[in-house]
Amino acid sequence: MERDTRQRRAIRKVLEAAGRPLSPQEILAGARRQAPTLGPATVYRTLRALADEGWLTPVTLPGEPARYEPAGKTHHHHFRCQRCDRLFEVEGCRQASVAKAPRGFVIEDHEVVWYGRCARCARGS
Amino acid sequence: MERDTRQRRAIRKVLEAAGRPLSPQEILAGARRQAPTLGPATVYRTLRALADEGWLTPVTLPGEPARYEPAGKTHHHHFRCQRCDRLFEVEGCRQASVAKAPRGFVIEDHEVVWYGRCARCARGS
DNA sequence: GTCGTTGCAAAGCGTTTGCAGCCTA
DNA sequence: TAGGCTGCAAACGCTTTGCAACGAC
Repeated sequence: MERDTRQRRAIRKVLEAAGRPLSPQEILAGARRQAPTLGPATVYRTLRALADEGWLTPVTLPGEPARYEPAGKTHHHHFRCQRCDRLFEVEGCRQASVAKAPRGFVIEDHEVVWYGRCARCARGS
Repeated sequence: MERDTRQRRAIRKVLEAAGRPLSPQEILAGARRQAPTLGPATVYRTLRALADEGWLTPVTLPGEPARYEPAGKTHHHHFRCQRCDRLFEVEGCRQASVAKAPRGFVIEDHEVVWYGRCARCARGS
């Protein structure tokens, strides 16, 4: 990430404005408004570079392609509404200390995803 | 899943014998010992059929292709070794009751994945 | 002017589908 | 024998890579 190009400015701007994790395709569509010739290859390369330098955090859900959100948030996990498919952040984390791995296993990290109905959809049905 | 063919017997047998979730490729490799002409397409079709009828549970980890294990096990989660990439089962679950979703959200399910070193790889380094 | 960056196109990779032939029931 | 099942190959969607042209510094 040595040079500051129009494409990279556009990609960063889209991510900053979103307020939720975006897929590469959403990023491509959004950034093309400011860099019309932008192609998928540049998006993927830029996302990898931004993630490598820590500016960006990949958010991967089981069975779904990765999304990305600006880094710097506190430790949190995600809640996915099964009805509207939106992704929410869940503050804090209470399972780090209660891990129970088999004997001899060393735990270095963990990932938690909650599934259910968000407040809006839970009211609906 | 109306007919009982050599290919399907082989696939079921491999899954039952594994004791851990297997990827389609692991299943293909294992089942070929009993059905040498077996191809990927049949594996995928059979896995989908077995999952649809409830005999099989798909295990999807963030950012990775799905694995499969026989259904009917008690509630458990998974541990993924970052060195040998194998997936293990972790007995029990201590987070179901400590979920802390935003107000109004209804939790219906959850997924937890632990990352680290398995006993064998932890010894290695 | 250098050389990091871009964009097209092509290649990967895992998975799905079309279709003719096979084999279980 | 009927029709579900198989296996090859081709198609698929997403992501990565090769390479020549471009443009930030």
